[in-house]
Amino acid sequence: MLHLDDEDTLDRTFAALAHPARRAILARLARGEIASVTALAEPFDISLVAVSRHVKVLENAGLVSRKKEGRSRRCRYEPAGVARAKDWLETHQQYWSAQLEALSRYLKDGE
Amino acid sequence: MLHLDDEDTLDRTFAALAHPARRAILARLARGEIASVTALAEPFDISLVAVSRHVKVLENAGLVSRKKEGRSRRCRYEPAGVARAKDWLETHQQYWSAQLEALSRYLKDGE
DNA sequence: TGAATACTAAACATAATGGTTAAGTATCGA
DNA sequence: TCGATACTTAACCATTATGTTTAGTATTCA
Repeated sequence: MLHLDDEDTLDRTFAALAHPARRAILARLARGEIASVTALAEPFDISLVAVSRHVKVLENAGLVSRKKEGRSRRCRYEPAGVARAKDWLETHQQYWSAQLEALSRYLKDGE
Repeated sequence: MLHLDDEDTLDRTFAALAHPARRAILARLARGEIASVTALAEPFDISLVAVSRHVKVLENAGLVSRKKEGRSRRCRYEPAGVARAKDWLETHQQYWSAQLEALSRYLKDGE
C-alpha cells in the first residue's frame, strides 16, 4: 500500500490547507454543498477575485473541482485530496506508534 | 470560530507540512529517531542554516521539539502536531461522509 | 441588442518563504 | 586557553503568496 505520492501534489495539498479562508471554503464544500464562487465568497471580507483564486488553489491541489454551469461555476468537494493528506499523516503516525515501545525504552535508558 | 483549535496553529501546522524537506525531517523523527540538526541536515543538499530553519518551522508548528544538549540539539517528534492536522482532516471527511449517507437515504426513500 | 451577472485575467503592491554567506554564541577537547 | 564543533542570528536576494483594482469574457434576461 506504499503509493509513491507525488511530492509536488502533497506540497500543493498541504499548502492549500494552510490558509484559514481555504479551510473554511473546503469545510463548507465537505458538508456536501455545491456552491458557486459568489456564494462561497459571501461570508468573507475579501474580494470575489481573491476568493476565486483561493478556489483555484484548492482546485490545483485536487481538493475541489469546478464545473462551468451557465455563467456560474459549481464548486464541489473532491474527497481524494483530503484522503491524500490524511494518508501521509497516518502513515507516519502509525509508524511512530509501532516504534513507540522501542522509543520509550530508548528514552528510559538515554535519560 | 466554532472549535477551540487555534486557526493560526493550524495554519502553521499545514504550512510546515507543505515543504518536502520538512516532511522528510518529520518522517525521520516520526520513526523514533532523536537527531541533532547536523544529523538531520546530512541527506540534504541545502546548507545547515536552511535545515536549522526548517526545524524551527516544524518546532513553531508544534510538530517537533528541540532540547539543548551540550552544543548540539536533540530534535524529537511531537505527536500532538500531526494529530491536530489529522483531526481537522478527519472532522471534515466525516462531515462529508455523514452527508453522503443522508443523501443516500434520501434517494432510497424518495423523501 | 444591450445591460446585468458571474466570473477570470492582468497588473500591481506588499509580505512571507526559502535559499545563500558571514558573523556571533556556547560548548567540548587538547 | 585556544581551536574546533554545533549550532543560531543577521543581512541579503530571488521567488511565491495574498491582497487590491481594473479590464475582459461568457452567459442570461429584459
